[in-house]
Amino acid sequence: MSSSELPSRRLAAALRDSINSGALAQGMKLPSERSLSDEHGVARNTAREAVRLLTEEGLVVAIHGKGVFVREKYRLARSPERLTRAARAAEKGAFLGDAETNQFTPTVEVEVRVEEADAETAVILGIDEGNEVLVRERVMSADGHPIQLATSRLPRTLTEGTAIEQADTGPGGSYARLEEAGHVLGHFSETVGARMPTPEEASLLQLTAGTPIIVVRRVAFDREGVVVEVNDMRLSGDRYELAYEFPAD
Amino acid sequence: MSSSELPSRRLAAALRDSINSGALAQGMKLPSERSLSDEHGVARNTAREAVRLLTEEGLVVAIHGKGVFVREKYRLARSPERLTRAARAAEKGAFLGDAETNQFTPTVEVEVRVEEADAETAVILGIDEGNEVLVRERVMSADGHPIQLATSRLPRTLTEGTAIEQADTGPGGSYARLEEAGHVLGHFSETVGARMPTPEEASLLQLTAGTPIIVVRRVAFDREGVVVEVNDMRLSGDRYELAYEFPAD
DNA sequence: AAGTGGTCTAGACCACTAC
DNA sequence: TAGTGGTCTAGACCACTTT
Repeated sequence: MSSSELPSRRLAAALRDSINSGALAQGMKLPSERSLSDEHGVARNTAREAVRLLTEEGLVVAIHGKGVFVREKYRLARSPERLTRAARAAEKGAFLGDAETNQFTPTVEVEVRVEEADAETAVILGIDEGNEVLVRERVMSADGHPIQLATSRLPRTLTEGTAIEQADTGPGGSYARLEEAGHVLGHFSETVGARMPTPEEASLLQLTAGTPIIVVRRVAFDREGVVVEVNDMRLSGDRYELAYEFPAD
Repeated sequence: MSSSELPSRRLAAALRDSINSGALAQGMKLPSERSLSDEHGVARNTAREAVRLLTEEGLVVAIHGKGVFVREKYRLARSPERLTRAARAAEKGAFLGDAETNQFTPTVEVEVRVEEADAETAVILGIDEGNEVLVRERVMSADGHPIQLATSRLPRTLTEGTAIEQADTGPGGSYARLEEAGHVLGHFSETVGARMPTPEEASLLQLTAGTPIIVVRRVAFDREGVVVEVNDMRLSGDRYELAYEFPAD
């Protein structure tokens, strides 16, 4: 389309057009930076700048020592019914339900600890600052690729003596244990945003440059409207897609 | 925290720590690239590289001729009740409802045209490829800042002769017109993802580097389960947050 | 060993902002 | 005019991958 005036932009636009037109298909290797700089009569750093622009757009991925490749698109659908009681009765937690509907092999690393509630957490959970909170940090992977980080916080008063304080919460997951303890779930509220990952998140999720993360905060309420859990999730933007369904009135 | 071995990474880590610790608060100006390079004994390009890393993380924003500033966080909440019939009866469309709950002044630019359905659109709308589709492209702004792009597609058979084919669809918006024409809405389905913007999207939404977009595809069904509209929305990632609510069973 | 991307240098000039 | 970020050059060396 539009070829800007600057050499780096012109080169980037040319490469972008080749990709969008299909001349450079997914997975194909771009010319090396040195050959781009030769053929277009610019310094190598200028060719590099052009490639960097495409990298930031998420159009290409550079692999050290190998080359720059047109990015392949992934996507995992996510079921909107992932949190139903029926699914929990079938002994599946939310992530395991995802795995089943999308046919990947799930693995989860868990770290459990007890913290004192900071101001924000206290407000959300409706407890006092400094009260004990059970924190479950998880790294979830699909076929060995980490695709989701999740940090759940629950008032310690709800979890003491239950399997929620164990790494393995048992069939149906934390929500099933909460219901057994008398805290029947009523509804969930989710807020969804997007941002660039911190270096730590990028490394944990093995994200390449130009990949944002989807940030979801899910709040679980029991039937009395009391908050029982806050779950902060960070999802790999190129692998995940959320699905929601709601009535017209 | 961790200071990598490379000069650019070390500088970036130092600046990142200053920001996270609050020593460099939101809106504050970083030292100029030239003074960073002097003080840390690196070439200007190396200092620049450090700043670029922070820019890609969305931590800072560079303004030509002025300096580099710690990014300020925006956020617009979005009501989960934005699509209820009650809201439409109150003569508000979805975006106007957002405006009211979040107290900004909304403006919308609209472009309406008729297209022939491509393969993907045909499948979603349940019509034949090549059939006429009404396309409404909108740029929505809050207080003059563009924050959302939306492209709606409806089967032409549903819109011919209605105000949906006008730039101004009237009170309650397209959905109200559809219901008047006998297509009572049943439910909505939304899929949510995130990616980096194309240069065109970045320019339309006035996005700075390091800002992803939230991509939402909403499909509207009538009470018989027939698809009446597909709406592809692209939201500025640093200004928007979606809210969803759903029952536990 | 050859090829590729990653980082760094030292310097130049341009474009924008402020005074 | 001075200060700032934006782009470009020409070259060097490093780190990783492939043959």
